[in-house]
Amino acid sequence: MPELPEVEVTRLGFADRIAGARIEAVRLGKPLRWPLGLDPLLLVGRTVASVRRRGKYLLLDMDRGLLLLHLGMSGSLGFNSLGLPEPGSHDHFDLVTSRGSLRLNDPRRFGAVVYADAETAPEAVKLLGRLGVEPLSEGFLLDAFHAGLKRRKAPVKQVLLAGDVVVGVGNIYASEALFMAGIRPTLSAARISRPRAARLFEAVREVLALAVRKGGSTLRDFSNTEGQSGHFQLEAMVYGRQGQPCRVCGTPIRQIRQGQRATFFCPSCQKA
DNA sequence: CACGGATCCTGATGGC
DNA sequence: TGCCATCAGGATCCGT
Repeated sequence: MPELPEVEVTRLGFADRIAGARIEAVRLGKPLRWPLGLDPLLLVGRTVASVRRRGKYLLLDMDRGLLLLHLGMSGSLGFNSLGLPEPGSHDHFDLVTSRGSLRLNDPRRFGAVVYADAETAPEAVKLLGRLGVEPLSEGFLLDAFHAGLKRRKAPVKQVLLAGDVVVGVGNIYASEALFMAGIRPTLSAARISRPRAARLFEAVREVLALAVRKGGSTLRDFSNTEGQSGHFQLEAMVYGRQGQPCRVCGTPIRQIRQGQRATFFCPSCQKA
């Protein structure tokens, strides 16, 4: 479900409100993706200092140690200043603090909650160590991006999704960015010319930044920590529009499958 | 090492 | 209405 923009919008929704809070209780539901001995008693009494994002992970820094949260395909976080209703069957993690309660709801349970003593601890490095550069940071540079594409022979769509060149681009925004750049998703990343790499570089930044501004996409079930929906889907150029006319040239949008994932593109606007 | 495929889990949807 | 197959915004692991 959540790609970088949804995770960032989620973070913005509760980061300031939870900062400085003391953890008072933790409730665990069904096991998530990595049931690495998360000990609730270990967390109680600690203070949440800040909430950062790395790729699609949220990092809750505490006065000692940090929690890594991932929303997987179907996860969402809610923050309630007053308290929490009885947990439903998909509420798998509650963090009750002095300033309010954070709740993770995740029907498919591909998400994760992992504790690490430090960002350099093995549990954190295992999850964060191979992540690529942040696309909305000043560290995202065209030279390195193009070099990263050059050394990958796989289709550019799958290289974007892999997250080791640049993080945060999920299935929706990969199709959208490639449309914006006029590049066929099946094209080998290594064969992308410098000018086209530059267009893709800008497209990735623009599509993600726009989605953050718009409050995230809601092609299915995204809602922010206030329970409000985003409205990126109103702006999708290709995603989910197979058979419908391209918004630029009118040619029917085509859907293909790459690595078990749906890809959408305009056969006329996007050249190999 | 890079790549393609299978896999974890549950819910929604569409065909018969 | 029931049943079954397919698909879903992610990421890891395994075999080649």
